[in-house]
Amino acid sequence: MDKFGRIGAISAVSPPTSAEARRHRPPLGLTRGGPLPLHLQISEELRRQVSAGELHPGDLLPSEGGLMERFGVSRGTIRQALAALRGDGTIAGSRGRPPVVRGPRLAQPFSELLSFSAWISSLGMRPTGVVIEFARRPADRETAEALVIRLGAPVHHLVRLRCADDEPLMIERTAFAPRVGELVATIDLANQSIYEQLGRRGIVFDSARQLIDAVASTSQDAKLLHVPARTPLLRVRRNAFSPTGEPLEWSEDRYLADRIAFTIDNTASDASVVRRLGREGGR
Amino acid sequence: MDKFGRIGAISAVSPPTSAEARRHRPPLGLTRGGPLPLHLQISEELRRQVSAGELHPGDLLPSEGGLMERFGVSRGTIRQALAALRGDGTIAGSRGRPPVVRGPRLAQPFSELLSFSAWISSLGMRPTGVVIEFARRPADRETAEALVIRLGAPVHHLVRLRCADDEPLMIERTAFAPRVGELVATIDLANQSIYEQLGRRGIVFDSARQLIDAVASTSQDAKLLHVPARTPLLRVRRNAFSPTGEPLEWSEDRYLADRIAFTIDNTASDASVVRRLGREGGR
DNA sequence: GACTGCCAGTTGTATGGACAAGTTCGGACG
DNA sequence: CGTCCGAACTTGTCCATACAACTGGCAGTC
Repeated sequence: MDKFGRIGAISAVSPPTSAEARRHRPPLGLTRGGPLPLHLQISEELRRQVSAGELHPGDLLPSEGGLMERFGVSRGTIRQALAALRGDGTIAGSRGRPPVVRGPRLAQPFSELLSFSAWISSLGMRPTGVVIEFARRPADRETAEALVIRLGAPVHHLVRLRCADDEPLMIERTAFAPRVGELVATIDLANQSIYEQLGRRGIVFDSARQLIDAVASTSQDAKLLHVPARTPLLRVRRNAFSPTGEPLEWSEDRYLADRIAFTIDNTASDASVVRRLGREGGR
Repeated sequence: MDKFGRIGAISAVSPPTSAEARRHRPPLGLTRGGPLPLHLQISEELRRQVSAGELHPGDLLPSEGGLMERFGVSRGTIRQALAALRGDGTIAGSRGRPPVVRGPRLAQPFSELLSFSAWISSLGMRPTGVVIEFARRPADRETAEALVIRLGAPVHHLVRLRCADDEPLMIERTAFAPRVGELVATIDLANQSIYEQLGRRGIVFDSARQLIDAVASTSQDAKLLHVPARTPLLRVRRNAFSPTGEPLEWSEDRYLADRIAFTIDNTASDASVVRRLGREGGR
């Protein structure tokens, strides 16, 4: 496109540069021009080495120069790969010092953080759900605010007891935005993932804001979860949005705190990785 | 504002290249060569515009070319700034289309997520702390594992009741790594931030892993927090590390769940923003 | 009118060069 | 022996360029 004359450069000699050599000899299993960009291939390879224990926490990564040689790419590409690892906290480092390995980060994909079914399945257990109630009721203040509708407007409410391998894990009380509620009413709620079904019907969940605190179980909670009343439960109130920012659902989940926890990994460089965690121990 | 020669125009005149022009006339309030890198100044400016409502969610950002002209920097620098905004979910976009504004993200700085004092101060309240106990005790299994020391090794333990404006908010039970514990013993623990003090002595907290669940208050908890026994509390177990991955502390905090909550903002594109939240309501 | 194909604009990827700023380490010097 | 200084190395920042891949709109065609 726009071609300025070479500015500072003197040498029009252009010797057989390293770039030339690179084109002929793709080093170390990288595929050039393939579907995966080079910087992704490199960051994946390094991430793999960390997960596989070939690189231990505290180890020093080779310098950028070293990685350039090893992978046969330019410094910019190496830095792009390292930036990705820095972004999710796999490595850390500062100016003048090679990057240090921090350790593997087990991030939970967004879909698993949103969908109980996907999460439980990924743990190798069988997710089930019992519909306690599904009805249209006028929105209370909290619901109306969350879904940005007027107070008292009819809203589809769903209460489900969610289990893993038939053992109760949490209670889910969800209010759907009108457009979504219409669709939910047509879905078999028994045990399949609502989000999966909605996705096939064009409802895309893109982001969510979750509020975590603790409450004591009510008598209904206690009965459903098979615990004494006033047992401490982990409460997660979730507001989920479409890609355009339209509110799609407002949900209050109550987890058995002795079975479930959340982890947050964060670093000074600002990346946070959140996971929902199950415990094998049980109660 | 910045007047470069029309680029498509024929002008092979060359000499006053854009680079040359840039050096003489820094456009739009950017300070070159200052302490803040250009890409940071740009991302901060754009972030500000989003927060201030000058750019609304759904708006399209100017193209990279447009931003280059507007800020008078090269494309690489613009892309570095945009990558930062993409990283925390402020903007999104894909190939071939200008970035779209997603909305402001109120991230809590890492220091505020770690330090009770810094957090409470940022809320405009006065943080205080009452030392309940400070002693060296042999490490139990959980502590030894978290700090990577052998079971039974002597460890400095600290129990504090933390208050905001003299109202109890949480109980903090911390075990320090040996090297850190020695230093903590020399600090006045009454009300200043331990982290600030340790920072001045060369102990840098760089990352943390936090585990969130809920427990019922013990009788000691209840007495200190002025609540009935078996009140549900939000429990956060925190393992904090130095930049080199060395464990520095292991802490179990118990928050009054009706005063404190955590929020998690996350998006399908994987960025998570975690905040600790205070509520004005109170109990 | 609907479809196709092309083209300009835009972002993603990759390279290369230059300088600034920080770390590390060893040797000279007191 | 300890301290200071500087050279070598390493990362951070910034620039310019080139090409590939994708989007959106316009013109031409059926």
